[in-house]
Amino acid sequence: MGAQQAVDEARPVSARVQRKRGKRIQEIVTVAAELFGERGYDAVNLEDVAERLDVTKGSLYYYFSSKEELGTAAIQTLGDEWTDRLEKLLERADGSPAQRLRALIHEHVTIAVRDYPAALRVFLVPRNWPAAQRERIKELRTRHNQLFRDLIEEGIAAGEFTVTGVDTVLQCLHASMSQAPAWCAELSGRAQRAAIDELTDTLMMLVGVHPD
Amino acid sequence: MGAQQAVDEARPVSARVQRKRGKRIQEIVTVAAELFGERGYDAVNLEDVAERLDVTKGSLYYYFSSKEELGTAAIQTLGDEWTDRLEKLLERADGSPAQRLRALIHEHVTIAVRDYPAALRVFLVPRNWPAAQRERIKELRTRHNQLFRDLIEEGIAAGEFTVTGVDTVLQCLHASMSQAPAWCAELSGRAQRAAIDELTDTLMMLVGVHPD
Amino acid sequence: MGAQQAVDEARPVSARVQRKRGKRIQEIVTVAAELFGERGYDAVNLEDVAERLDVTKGSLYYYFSSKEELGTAAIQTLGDEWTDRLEKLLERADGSPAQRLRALIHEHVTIAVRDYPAALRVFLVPRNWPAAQRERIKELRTRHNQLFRDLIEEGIAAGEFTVTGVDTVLQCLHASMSQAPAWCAELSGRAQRAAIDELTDTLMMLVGVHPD
Amino acid sequence: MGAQQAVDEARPVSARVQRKRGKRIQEIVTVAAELFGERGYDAVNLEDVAERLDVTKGSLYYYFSSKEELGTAAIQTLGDEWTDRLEKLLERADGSPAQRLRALIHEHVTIAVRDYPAALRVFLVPRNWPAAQRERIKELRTRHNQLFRDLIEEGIAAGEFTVTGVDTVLQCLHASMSQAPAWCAELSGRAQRAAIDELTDTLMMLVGVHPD
DNA sequence: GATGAATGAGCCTTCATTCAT
DNA sequence: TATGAATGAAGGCTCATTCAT
Repeated sequence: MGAQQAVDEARPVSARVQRKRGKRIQEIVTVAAELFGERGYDAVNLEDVAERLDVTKGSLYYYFSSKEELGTAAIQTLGDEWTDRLEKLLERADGSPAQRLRALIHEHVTIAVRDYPAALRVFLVPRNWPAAQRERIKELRTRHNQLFRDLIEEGIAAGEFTVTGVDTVLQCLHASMSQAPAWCAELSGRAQRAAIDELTDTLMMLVGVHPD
Repeated sequence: MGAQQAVDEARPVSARVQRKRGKRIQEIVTVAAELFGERGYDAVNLEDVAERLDVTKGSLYYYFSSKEELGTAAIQTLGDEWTDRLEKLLERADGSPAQRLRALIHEHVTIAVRDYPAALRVFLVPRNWPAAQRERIKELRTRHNQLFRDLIEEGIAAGEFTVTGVDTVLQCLHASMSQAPAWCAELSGRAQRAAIDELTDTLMMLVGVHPD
Repeated sequence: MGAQQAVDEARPVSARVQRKRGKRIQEIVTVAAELFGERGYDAVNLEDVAERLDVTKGSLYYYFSSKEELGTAAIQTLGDEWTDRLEKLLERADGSPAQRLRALIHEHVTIAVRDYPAALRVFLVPRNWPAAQRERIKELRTRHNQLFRDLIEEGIAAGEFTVTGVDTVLQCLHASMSQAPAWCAELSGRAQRAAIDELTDTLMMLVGVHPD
Repeated sequence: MGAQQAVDEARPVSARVQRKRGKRIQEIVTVAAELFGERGYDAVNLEDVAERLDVTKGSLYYYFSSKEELGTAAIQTLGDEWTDRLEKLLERADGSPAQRLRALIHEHVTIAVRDYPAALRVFLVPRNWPAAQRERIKELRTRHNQLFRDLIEEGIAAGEFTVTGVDTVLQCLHASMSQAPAWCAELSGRAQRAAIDELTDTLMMLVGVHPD
């Protein structure tokens, strides 16, 4: 730990520290998102978040200047990750619009039920969030919705889908998918997979596609 | 204030007072249900409830012994009234299962959007409620569900409906209908009616019935 | 109920009413003293008092203008009655100072344990009472003490008693007798009588009188 | 702050902080015990405790999770310390049982009057305490009683003491000693010492020992 | 960076007291 | 007289936030 090292690390440390900080933030946000999803914004207190991270409440304020900001970050992170995964899926996916929509719905529900149990509620019930966050939530949802909207319109244009109104279908899709974790949480393994499949089939009917 | 009245009032206070008390309780419960619906259980404080009733916080405790009890009453009242209205509708309704289901959905959404703006969330997001209430919420929802379930099964038996699974359809129906107030709240008059109609049409597709 | 009666009862009613009022007050005071004794001044609320009397909280204010006043009345009534009984006993009693002191102690403890279970604490623990009452409590206690004091001094003069200081003996007597209900409450019948006898014997030793 | 200290402080904060925390807790408990003793459990509010410590009400909750817990700690601390001091006294004391009992009583009263003015009531009047604490109070009192009981029985065996019943004597002893602070509080210096001496002499008579 | 400690505002709840009827 | 209703001042408790170390 001589003077030389200090010089060597003048910048490198900063970079490493930066990475470390980013990682720490990610951990915090993930845990926070979990809790917010589980209990809702109001019911979560920073003590709980800190405890689950095995740090002190005060430490959180080193990374976030308020509960609200932590909330915003949680939403943002959650939403971005989610949308990224769906976008990646669509890049890989091929087949008819029906096949791709089915895959999209299936993936969406699977993520919700398996990877972020209860986190989706964050997007569904924005009323409890401070005004500042609601906007952000809306933005995220818009981006997220766009994936579904494009596909549905493609299907309509291709004559595969029949809908009364795209917006309405999107709302119903979202509402139903968001509730999925609540129904499937207690099921496990095979039963859960079956439930997700059935939900997917059912939701496809909203665009007039019946399972064979 | 003659003798006759005196006779009428054998135990006059008790009866009249009883009515009055019941009425007051109704007022309180209604206001409470509104607020709980708008903001969720946690975010509502009794100060707000009291203020909207133009009384003091302490007065509420003359009628309810705790916030939790007020919550329970709000849920109960809301749920009972709602289900009653739907049951009455079904008694009057005739026509094919499809026609009756359409009427039921339409009525349900109309109530939600028009008469109890935002109150449905109470049933949809029970996680924030104390354990005691969750049970009651479940009961109410079961009774409520039954109306839809019976009709759907009748439609299936009659060959009018096609579903992958009744339970799944019910869940999607409920989830979608419950979100309706959030979409339609800002619309007014004609636009709102149109939105409700379109939602009804869209949801009928969940049982395989397309609008003509 | 004509004019004549009204005249007839102009005073009589007043008198009867007066009696009735006095009786009502006695009932209230008795119940209040019970409760104050059982739980202590702070822990008693007027709701409880009213309930045990089967009236409304508000009604109590027709007879007493505050909780404090009710408290004062309870103490007063309790103390007067108690002292009266002891004074009556002494009028009847004869025999040596030792015999009479023994009788006095025995009666005192018996009243405490049997007739006013837990009410004595009112006098022993005046700290919880509002300042206004403490004076009254002291007065009562002085009068009450006098009975014991006179007898003890008589015994000393007669050479029957040996004490280091009369005041100190009085304090110890009082303290011990007041705690008696706490020890004897759960005992019943024979055992309770035995306990009271033994307590009496033990306390007589404070004036140097041993049981044979 | 050399290397050595660093070694000493392998987990330096933890240890020092631990000590500090313990000290703070002691301060709080002491103040609380004072107040509880002065006014009784019900009449004490945390605002007062906090004020006397020159902190905020909320701070108390950093150390104790409820008023009840603070109460328990106060009792425990008070009782333990008290009993410890008496036990230490007995270890040092020699002489006849009478001499030792006299010393024990004297010390007990002195502590009560001088070091814990009014705190003894906590043990004497447990009725106002939550059920949870009553048990603990009983335990402490049992341990405390044992000191006196052993000595008294020794004196009886040695033929020095005469009692009708050990338990009854213990009760009277306790009741009388506990009231002592109430009598001696306003006295000061010489008069107080005299009062304590006289009380000791008087109480010795309960076991049949007269002052010379 | 992290922690222990403290704060203060806010919420639920209790209760003595008042008052119109 | 008695009652139902309402009030307002506490009191216990929680929690986001701050800060010295």
